[in-house]
Amino acid sequence: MMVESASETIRTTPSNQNGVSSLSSQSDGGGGREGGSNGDTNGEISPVDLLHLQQQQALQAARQFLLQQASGLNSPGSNEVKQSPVQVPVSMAMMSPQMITPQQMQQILSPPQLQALLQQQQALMLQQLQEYYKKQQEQLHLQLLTQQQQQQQQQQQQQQQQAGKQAAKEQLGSKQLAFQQQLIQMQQLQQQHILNLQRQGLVPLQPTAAMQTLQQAMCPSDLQQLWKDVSGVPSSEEALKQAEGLDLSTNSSNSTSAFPKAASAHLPLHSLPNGQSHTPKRDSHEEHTGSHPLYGHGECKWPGCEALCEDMGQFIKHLNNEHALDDRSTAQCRVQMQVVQQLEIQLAKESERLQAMMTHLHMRPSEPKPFNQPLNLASSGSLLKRDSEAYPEGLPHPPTSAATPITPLRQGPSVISSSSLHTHSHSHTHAVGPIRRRNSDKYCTPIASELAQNCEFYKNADVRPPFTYASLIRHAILESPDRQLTLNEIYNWFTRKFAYFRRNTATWKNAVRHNLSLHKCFVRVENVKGAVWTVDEVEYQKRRPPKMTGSPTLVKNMISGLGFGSLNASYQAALAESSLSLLNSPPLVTPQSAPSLNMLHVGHDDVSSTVEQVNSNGSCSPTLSPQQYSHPVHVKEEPTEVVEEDSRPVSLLAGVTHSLPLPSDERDLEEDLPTEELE
DNA sequence: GTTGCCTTAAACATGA
DNA sequence: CTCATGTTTAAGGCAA
Repeated sequence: MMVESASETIRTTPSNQNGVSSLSSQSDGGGGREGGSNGDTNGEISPVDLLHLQQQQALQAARQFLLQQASGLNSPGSNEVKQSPVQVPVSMAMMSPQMITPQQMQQILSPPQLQALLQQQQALMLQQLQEYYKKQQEQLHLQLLTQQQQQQQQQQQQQQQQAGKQAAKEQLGSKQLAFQQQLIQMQQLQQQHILNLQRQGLVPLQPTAAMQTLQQAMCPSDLQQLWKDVSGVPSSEEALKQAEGLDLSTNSSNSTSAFPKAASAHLPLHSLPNGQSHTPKRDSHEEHTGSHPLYGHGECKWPGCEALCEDMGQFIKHLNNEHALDDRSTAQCRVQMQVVQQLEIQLAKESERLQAMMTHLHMRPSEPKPFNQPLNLASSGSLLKRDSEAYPEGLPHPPTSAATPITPLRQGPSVISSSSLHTHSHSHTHAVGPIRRRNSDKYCTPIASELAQNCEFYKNADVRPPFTYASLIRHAILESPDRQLTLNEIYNWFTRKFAYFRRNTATWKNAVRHNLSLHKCFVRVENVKGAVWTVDEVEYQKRRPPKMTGSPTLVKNMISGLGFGSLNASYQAALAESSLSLLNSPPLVTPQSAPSLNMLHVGHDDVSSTVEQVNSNGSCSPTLSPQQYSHPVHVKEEPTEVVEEDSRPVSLLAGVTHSLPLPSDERDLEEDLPTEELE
């Protein structure tokens, strides 16, 4: 990683990430960049599209297979494939709203937004899946009830046609088997894609990912389509198969026996009440269209039927006539059961996988997860907790928070939503650990909290941090024990903290160097061993007259709000930086440094008010005097510590997770401040 | 339309 | 010579 050739510059420029920004426009001239630059970046070609494509392929293959099976046994033409292009599952559409690639969305949306969006989507998908589950169960149940009434009639036919029973049974069994195989195949494909998405941080590692998988693998429309194929039993054979009807009651057919019947027991989905008015389109329609779960939109909802029925009576008649307890219905019912069971199995599998993943990622699977809280960024809370757990050495969190003079603010619920992030302050208390988290509720600085909450997000997701290079560099330097870093250490900090900076190294490293040289706030200090970079805080504060008029609340709202999508990365970073500067500036505005406040904040009076707010909140740590911050140049005489990070293994995930407890990071509490802000 | 900022790209210099 | 480190210039995008 450390060695980048100059040629990499040509192809490593990020393209999609900035969406409308200049980043994309310039880089594409180089030709086919990406893809090859880094192994895990090829997902930029819209993994959703890939997923969609393969999903189509899998479904097509399933249909082909079923058709082949059917054509060999039955007279063709009874049920053809009705739509060659497979309908895009709902989840698919939800994953790429407005046809924006996930990468673009990541750029446009701030991490809180992304999380909220994903949670929304997942909640929606979960809802739909639950609906689907419910409907399937209802269908089965109803069909069983309906058919029980006709059992006696069927029994007569059974006796008459026992001869042809066995053959038809086998045929159906083979078809069902093929169906199952295709289903499993599809689901496996989906799992792979989901995992790919997860690797790129496009899909949060949450249980709903399993739901997503299921939903994508077996969205109702696709199932409906598959059902048509499966149910393509020619009428000529129906008479024969009617004899088999009662086999359903025993539920002991060869195909179904392979699935655990108890699977449905552990799923609360089935026990859902019948009406969920908030469910999307189809179901809500059914609610008022008719009370029958198999009737909706004026048509029969029997799998693969879609027969038009004007009213309920007609539907009932149709149900009794067309979907009586015959062999076909039985087979369909059985397949439906298998589908449900397969889904349950799949769900269990995915849940297990998720547990393992979360465990691996140091998440806490056992704790109550906020996954079902769509617009609440509670996941970030879990991230915080996870973060705190990421320090086995036991960083002195409580001391850190204690170091901050905290004037108690409103002790509202610790709901850190994107809209509630606008409370400004220092975040040094908020980052990690339950204690800090408590404090963070009070002093939730927008950017700092965003970074803190999304520490893992930035570490693992290939999302560009909404901060300027200058602010990031400054943060890295201030975060360091001696507030000085070598260039290489700055590089390492970037790669450690942000997954985004683990690729396109030539580009952003050049930018880092450029910023270091360009901005006067970065002072190069010759050291015994070499040169280190420090921050001239006064220069930094002078440097950037904030363009954003208005309170940081507005800034934050812009950042986290939907309107932020119109901002490009650069401006996004600029805005964020303006906010970030507030986070780091509080040391300057400690009571003792009040006189220097005006001076230091000349040029951005608009934010100074906010700074004062922050100050009034008593957020800042007084341990660091402005002089210290302004003249942090204690040129390190011991070069050993400087190089320490270089020699560190580049295990990114583990490295970043445990980066703090490094010996060199053992520093005073006030020095912990920047770390917490950015983490 | 101008200005300022940010980003990216690139050329160039220097020293190990 | 190569590479890392700095410096500088230029261009494009964006918002005020």
